[in-house]
Amino acid sequence: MASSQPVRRNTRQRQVVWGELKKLKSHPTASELYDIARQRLPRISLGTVYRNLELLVENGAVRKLEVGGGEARFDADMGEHCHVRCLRCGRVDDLHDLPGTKLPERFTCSNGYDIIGHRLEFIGYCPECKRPEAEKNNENPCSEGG
Amino acid sequence: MASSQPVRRNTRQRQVVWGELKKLKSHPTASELYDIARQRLPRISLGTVYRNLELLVENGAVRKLEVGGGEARFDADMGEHCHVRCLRCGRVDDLHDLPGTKLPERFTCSNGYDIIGHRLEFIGYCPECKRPEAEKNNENPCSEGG
DNA sequence: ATCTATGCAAAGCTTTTGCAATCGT
DNA sequence: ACGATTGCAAAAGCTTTGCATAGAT
Repeated sequence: MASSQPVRRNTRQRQVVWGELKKLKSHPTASELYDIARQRLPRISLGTVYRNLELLVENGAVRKLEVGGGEARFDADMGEHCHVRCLRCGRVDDLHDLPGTKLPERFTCSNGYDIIGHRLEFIGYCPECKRPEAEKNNENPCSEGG
Repeated sequence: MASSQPVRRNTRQRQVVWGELKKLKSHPTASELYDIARQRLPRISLGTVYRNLELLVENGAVRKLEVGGGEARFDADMGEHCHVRCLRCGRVDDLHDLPGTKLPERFTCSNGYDIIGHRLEFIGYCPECKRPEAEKNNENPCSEGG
């Protein structure tokens, strides 16, 4: 039962990346977080942001959200909650008030998988991207939104 | 109400990409599908596979699964169902027999989002990747699996 | 003093795009 | 014949990695 993990050092960069992420409710991408961190540590590199995020995820301090679209997003809120993603602008918000839903956590399903968790992501339009009813018919539905 | 979409041609490449995808239950990535299509059309290019998949998604014939990890996966089964992803090998399977769950489809939530759909992905270990109980404690949990 | 972590730049990987040639209609 | 579609190759975008140096313990 040897702990093969190296001793982690509490660097300024790590403090800032985690500290800034915890302040935000906006689930930033790595490069957004890089821009924010740079305001405090002008010489920090994007690679360092990625490396620290990866480490924080491994340590269970941060959650990586691989939502649709391009970049991964990061969330320092480890409480159980799911997310809403805007189809138009890509913004991601928390969803804590899901109308009475209880998904099973651990079970074995008929195809033999041993389930240990799930990921639930709602898809829609954020307040800023809502449009008048009339427009809605002209929109192609999201590939996974239906 | 002008239909600005160009007329679609029924090319051999498109037939093969869609045809092979429909035969598979395995949710292949674009490059897996490319390898398969190449057995029938040796000169097809990866770009063509991507372009046809994109078109099929737009037309509602194929669903794009942006699951965790790197590559997107594609599914020609448009019926309502969700997916199970193996934490170890990345394989994705269907999950039709979800124990009594009913998620709300369309609603407006308190943060103002207009929800039109959702994405539910279960995470666990596939039959081939299951290990003895004793091993399970040494595994780092998935970033989004808990 | 040791060895993890950093900054920088290059490389990796998936996906997209420009262009001349091809082929479905 | 027209123009959507293709193959090819280059480019784009996000993320990872190699390496010498800096810095936490």
